[in-house]
Amino acid sequence: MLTYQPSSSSNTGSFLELSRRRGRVLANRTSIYHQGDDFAGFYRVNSGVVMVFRLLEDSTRQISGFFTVGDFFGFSSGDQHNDNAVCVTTANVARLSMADVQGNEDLQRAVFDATCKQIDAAQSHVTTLTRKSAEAKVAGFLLKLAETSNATSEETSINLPMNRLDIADYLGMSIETVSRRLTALKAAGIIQLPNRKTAEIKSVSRLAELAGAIH
Amino acid sequence: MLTYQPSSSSNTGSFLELSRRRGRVLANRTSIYHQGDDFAGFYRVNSGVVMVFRLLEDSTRQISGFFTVGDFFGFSSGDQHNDNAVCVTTANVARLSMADVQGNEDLQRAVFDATCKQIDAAQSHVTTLTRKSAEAKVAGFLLKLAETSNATSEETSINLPMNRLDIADYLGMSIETVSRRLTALKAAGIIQLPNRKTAEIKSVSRLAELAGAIH
DNA sequence: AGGCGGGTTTGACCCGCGTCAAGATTTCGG
DNA sequence: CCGAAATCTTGACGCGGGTCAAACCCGCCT
Repeated sequence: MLTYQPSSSSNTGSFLELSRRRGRVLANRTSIYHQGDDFAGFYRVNSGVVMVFRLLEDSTRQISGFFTVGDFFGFSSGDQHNDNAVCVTTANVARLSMADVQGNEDLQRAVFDATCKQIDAAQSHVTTLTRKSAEAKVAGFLLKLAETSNATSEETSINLPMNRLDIADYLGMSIETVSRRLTALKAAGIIQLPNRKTAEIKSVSRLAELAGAIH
Repeated sequence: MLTYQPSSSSNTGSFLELSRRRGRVLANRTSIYHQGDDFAGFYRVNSGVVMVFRLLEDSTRQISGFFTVGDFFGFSSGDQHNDNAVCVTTANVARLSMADVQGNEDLQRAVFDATCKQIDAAQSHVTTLTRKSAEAKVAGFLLKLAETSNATSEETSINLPMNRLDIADYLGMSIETVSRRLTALKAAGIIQLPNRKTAEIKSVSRLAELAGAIH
C-alpha cells in the first residue's frame, strides 16, 4: 500500500541538502502535475499529504497512493507523466530534476530505494485489493493511517484529509460500501467518527484482527 | 500489467555488455530466489519466462508478473527479497549485483527505467484487478501475451507456459472462473484452444473490445 | 438564524463471481 | 500401453458488494 509510508531514506551527505530543499506551498486540492504533462522530474513531500491517481477511460479514478512527509512521488519511465498528483491538504512540495540525481550518489540510492518501495507497496496494494473483503480493506486503511501518526497505543485519533470518495477510489470499492463499513466499525465500538475528517480508533488490536481477515 | 512488457532500455555502451552477460540456464519450475532470501542483486531474463509472486499468510499466491527476454526483475528496497521468482519455462537468467550498477551510467538509467516501468505496470494491474470483469481480465491477459510475440495481425497463436492456476493467481480470480471465461471465448469463436498450453486468437479486435469493457 | 448544497449515510435489490462438488481430460511413470 | 495423479472443465448455489434511489447531516454564506 502506498499510503503514508514514512520514507526511511538515508539522510546523509549532500542528499540531506536536497531533502531540505524548500518547495512550493500549495493549497488544498491544487494539482501538481497532470496525466500527459512532460516529465521534468519527480517530487518530494516536505509537509502535508499528496495523492496520486490515474483517470480511466470511463472517467473513474484509481488512486494509487497517498504520500506524506519524506515520500518521493511522480516517477515516470516515459517522456510524460501517466498519472496525476493533487494535494489533499495544504502541502509543501519540492521538485527534483533528473540532473539533480546525476552525480549525487546518495540521492541515487534514495531514489532507487523509493522506487523499490513503491513497487513493493503497489504489490501489497494488489493483494489487498484482490484478496481482502471490504471490511478488511477499510480496517487496513485506517491502521495504515494510524501507523503514520506513529501511535503505538491501543487507542489513537487519526486525521482523514481525504473524503469518502477518495478512500473508495483508493480501495477499489464504491463510496457506499466505504460508508457502510465505517458505520459498522463504529457500531461495533471499534472506532468513533466525531466528524468527517477524523476517526478515533478505540481498539487497534481488534482493527488489526479485522484487517488481516480475508473474510 | 507486469506481463511480457518488452524492455525498451537503451542498448548502448557498456550496458550492452552486461545485457549480453551469460546467465544460468534453469529448468522449468526452478526457483530463482525465495521470500526472505538475502538481497544480493537483481536479475535479467535472457530467454524463457519467469514469474514473480508473493506467498500470503493463508498460503495463497499473488503473482505480480511474468517476465520475458530483456526484462529486469527481483528488485528490493530492503535487505531481503519479499517475493519469490520461479521459472515458468526453461530459462536463462543473469544476476546483476548493485556493484555492477555503481559507476555504470547506462545501466543506472536502464535500472531506473525498469523500476519506473514496474511501478507503472503495477498501477495498471491494480486498475485491471479492481475495475474490470473476469471476462475483460482474461481477454486483456491474452492480448498482452499476443503483443509480446509482436503479432500485429488479426489472428495469432500464443503460448501459455503458465497453467490455469497461475493465470488465476495473477488475475486475482478463481481457477474455475478463468476456465469458464476461456471456454466462453472459445464458444464465441474469438479464440481456439488446441491444447492447454496454446491459444489461437481468431479475432484480436473482438478480444480488444472485450478487454476494454468494464462489464 | 435560516437555508442551500455537497458530502455522506441508509435502504432495497440483484448479479457476478467464489465455493463446493463432480466429472472429463491430459500427463507421466513404470 | 496402462493406470493413477494432476490438471482442467462443468454444474449448482449462495453471498458480498455494486447500483439506484432517497434521506440525512453539516459546513458555509448571506
